[in-house]
Amino acid sequence: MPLSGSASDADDRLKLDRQLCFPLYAATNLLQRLYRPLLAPLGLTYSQYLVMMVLWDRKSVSVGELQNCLYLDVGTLSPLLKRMERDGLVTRKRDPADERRVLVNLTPHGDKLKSAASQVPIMLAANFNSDPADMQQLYELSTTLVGRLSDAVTACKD
Amino acid sequence: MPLSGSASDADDRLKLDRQLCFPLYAATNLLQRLYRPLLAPLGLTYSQYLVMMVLWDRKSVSVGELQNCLYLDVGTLSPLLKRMERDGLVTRKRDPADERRVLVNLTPHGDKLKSAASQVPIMLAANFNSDPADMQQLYELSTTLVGRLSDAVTACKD
DNA sequence: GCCATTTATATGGCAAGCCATATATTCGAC
DNA sequence: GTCGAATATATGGCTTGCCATATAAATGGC
Repeated sequence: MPLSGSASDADDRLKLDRQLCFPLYAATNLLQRLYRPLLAPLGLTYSQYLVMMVLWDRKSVSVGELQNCLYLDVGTLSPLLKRMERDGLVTRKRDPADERRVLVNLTPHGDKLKSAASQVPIMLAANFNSDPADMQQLYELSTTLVGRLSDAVTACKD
Repeated sequence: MPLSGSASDADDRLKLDRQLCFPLYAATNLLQRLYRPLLAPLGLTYSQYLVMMVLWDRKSVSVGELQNCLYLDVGTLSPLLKRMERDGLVTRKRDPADERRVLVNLTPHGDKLKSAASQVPIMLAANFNSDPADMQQLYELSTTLVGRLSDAVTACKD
């Protein structure tokens, strides 16, 4: 007999259908697959869409602020923003007040996309039926989880 | 994805903090960041870990069955399995009964990893404190969502 | 003011992840 | 049996996403 935990405990823990992380992972992949055809006509990927949402709201942000908003690595954001600049969605320029910082702003084209983008959430929701109360619950639980995970990740760094 | 369709105008729908998809996306990224240092000693990435969980349970699966289990594209799985074969985790061979199919099996080394891997979920959970009841709820809600999203994705294909 | 430290962003290398397309095998209509 | 359709996997091209490392600018101690 094992000293701590039975073999079936270990077995159980490694079952796909006993892992919380897996449905989150699968849902995220599937959601991006559903977003893709809705965002492609706007010339946006899902993560670019997230950046745009921050910019439509706040007009101007630094790369570091985007990191905090989106929980992404700089190594992800830097090339992402470069492509967005290449595609005429945003501009990037050094902050005169602090030359280390890079400020990201919308181009007129990027700004204009906002009205078309406002239909995207509606079109996405039309793709599948979901109980609004469940979705609200899911939103709250996952938002709380993100807070804890974010703390855990930053705690690891130190 | 909008949380409520009725009272929100276009601006509201495009707020990051009104979108269900975003916390799921952020949680998935953060989780993979926490998994990485736990899985790296085993020579596994998160998606490889998922494949291994299927194999530890079922011994032998085809690429297509993995697609169904993990909700991943073949274009993702094919190179993934190739790397896993290169790294001595699995073997791949054509099914004699149907030469179109490729059967994936564990190597002895891959099989041996199971006992070390059984500690990973425990170590991960130790990284952040979460209410078990909330996690259970989150698991159920996200699993339901995955079902609906999966249906929606396959519906799009036809 | 000067130098070490911190802070903000960039780059390179690698693994995913998707789509569109290509190839090989099997199945079906006939 | 034969040929076209369906099925299973592979490949190429692109974007993410991360880490480790590099560079440049600001900060603090002296």
